Amino acid sequence: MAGGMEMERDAGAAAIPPINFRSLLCLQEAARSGSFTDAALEMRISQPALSQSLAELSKRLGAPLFRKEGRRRALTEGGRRAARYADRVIGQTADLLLWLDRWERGEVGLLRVGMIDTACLYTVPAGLSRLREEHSEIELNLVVDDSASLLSMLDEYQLDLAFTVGPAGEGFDSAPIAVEPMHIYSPPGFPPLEEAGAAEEAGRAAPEGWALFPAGSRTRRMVDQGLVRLGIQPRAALESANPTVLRQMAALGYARTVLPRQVAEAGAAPVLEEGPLAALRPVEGVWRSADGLDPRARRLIRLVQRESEGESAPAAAPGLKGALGQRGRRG
Amino acid sequence: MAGGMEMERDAGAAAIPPINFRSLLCLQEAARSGSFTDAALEMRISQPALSQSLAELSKRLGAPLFRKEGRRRALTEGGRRAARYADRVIGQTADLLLWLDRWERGEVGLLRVGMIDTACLYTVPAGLSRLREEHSEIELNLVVDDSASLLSMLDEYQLDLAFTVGPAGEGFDSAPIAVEPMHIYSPPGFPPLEEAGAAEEAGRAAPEGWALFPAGSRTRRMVDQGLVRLGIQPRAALESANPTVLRQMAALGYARTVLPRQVAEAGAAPVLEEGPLAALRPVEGVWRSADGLDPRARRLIRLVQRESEGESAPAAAPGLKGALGQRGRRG
DNA sequence: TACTGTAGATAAGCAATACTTATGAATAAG
DNA sequence: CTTATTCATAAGTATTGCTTATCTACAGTA
Repeated sequence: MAGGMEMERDAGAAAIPPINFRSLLCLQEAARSGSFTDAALEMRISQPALSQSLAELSKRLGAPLFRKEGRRRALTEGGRRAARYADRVIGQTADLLLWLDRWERGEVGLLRVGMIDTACLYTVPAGLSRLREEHSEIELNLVVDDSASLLSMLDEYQLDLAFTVGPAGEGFDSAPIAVEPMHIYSPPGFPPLEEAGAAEEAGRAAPEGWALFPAGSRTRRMVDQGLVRLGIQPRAALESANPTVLRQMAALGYARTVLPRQVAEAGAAPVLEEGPLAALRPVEGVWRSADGLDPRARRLIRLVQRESEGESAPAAAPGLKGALGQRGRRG
Repeated sequence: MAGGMEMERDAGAAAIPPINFRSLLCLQEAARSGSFTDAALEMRISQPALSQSLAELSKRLGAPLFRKEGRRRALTEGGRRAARYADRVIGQTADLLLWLDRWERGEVGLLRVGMIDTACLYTVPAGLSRLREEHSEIELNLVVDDSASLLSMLDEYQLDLAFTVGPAGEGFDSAPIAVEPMHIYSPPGFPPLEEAGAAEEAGRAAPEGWALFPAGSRTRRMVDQGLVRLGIQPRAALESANPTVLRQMAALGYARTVLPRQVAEAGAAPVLEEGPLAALRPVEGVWRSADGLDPRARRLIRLVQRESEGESAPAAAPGLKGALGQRGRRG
């Protein structure tokens, strides 16, 4: 026993003795080559080292592994069995090491990704496709929800990466993905915006409502601030987290709305009239600062950034916390 | 590096790091209980020991196995994979240890047995049956040949045990199995033995030949000496290693023979006339001194001895080398 | 805010392990 | 009979693994 060793210790149990993998390699090599000397040479250790290692292994397994045969040693039946066992274990270990290496490189493993609607619809899918093409062994779990929910899932270790509206805040790191210009969109027949604003200022009931993201959401706050800057106090006639729903409502003439341009222009015909810019919504790839960026997540972020190059200009976006530094941290 | 270490050493390869099984047990237990402290308690080691063991394992595997989650540590995906691996390896190790233990006890494993004809026909089969009944997991390989061949096979590690005519000689240990009284057997109509001997002494051609074991065989030497003591110089009319053949020849009236009584009296009707005792043939269970008695072989010897109790009297047999001492050596 | 308890990490020290070189014993070969 | 080969043993040292004592970080609580 080591040290002062004042811990109590039971007599029975123990069961599995402390076996070192080196001794299994020794056994494997000795069984293969049929000679301790050759095996030691092969393993780049001295012959006594191998000899002792095998003696120790034999003692710990509680059975003779070799018998004398002339001046050589031959495997006993137990030794053959132990050697087969060693082969298996060493093979499994090699497999594990290989997998862990590829896991560390981000070539295999599970990646749980959360996305806001527009990210799922427009920003991320091209990158996701590329990831699946290039690394089919990465298992993907996708979740679509609003930024706040995604961030809390991230925080609770239910996600490895989230594409949300930035900035992410304390405890998270992020990389810029896209900046979505959000414009006011009006149904074709609607009165000009100036009049609408003027009507409200004059105390009259606003002639039309707005279809907006839900109160409390990051995007809604952003949009509200933008509209205020434009002198508009919007009345929410309809709220939805689904931008496609907002577009549809506007297209049907029920309300004005504020949408990312990608959403407004998607689909067959653009039936909405684009008004002034209300906000620049930054979309970021976000992860927990504490754990660093998962290698698979890093891969996905790179691919998403590459695929969305030119469509928007992340570098020109304001309000991004020094994410470039994060991007280069390990790559 | 240890010691003076003047051996050259290559940079590459290495591949599999020195992993200790204790660390795998630590991982398994930590994964199971979800707490380092509890796992250490369970394993009867101190918490720092377990903590360091896991840190070391992680370093050697080259991947983080745990991540901080609050003040606890949670498995990473790599950690889960490594834990599954640990489960497998530990399971296989437990299996091996169990098997080796049963192997040492002689409950499982391969037993290669050589026998002379009469042993196979009369002395051993009852014991073999018992062995198969009581220990069906012992795999049996049987060889029937003459004593000399069996002993050389034993010497060449092709057999673990041989039932041969004793004494076994240098390099072998043995246990007494049976003493076979070998009598002269004559076909019914044959002239009395005295006359036959007298005829030869008188220079006349012996009226009949003998069916005998092959020249050079242990049994033949024994028989020849016995016959000489009886004043008989036998002419070998037929030689065979198969005692059943010898009996058949005698029964057909071609020749006298010398057989173990068991052989002569086997079969439906005893057609041969039993003459005087020519030899007492000791049958022994033989093994290599160098390796000691295989536990499976020990079992078989015991069963064979028990099954043949009363049929003959091994203790009364002459010419046995102190085999009783051997029998009690490990049991 | 501070106090308290808990989970795990770190530090220092000792024992067991694993390796080294040197040498010995047994066996095979010339 | 001498020599070479193969493995075992001996003595010494570096590494590993464990101990106790202590520290840091976090969570619950007053």
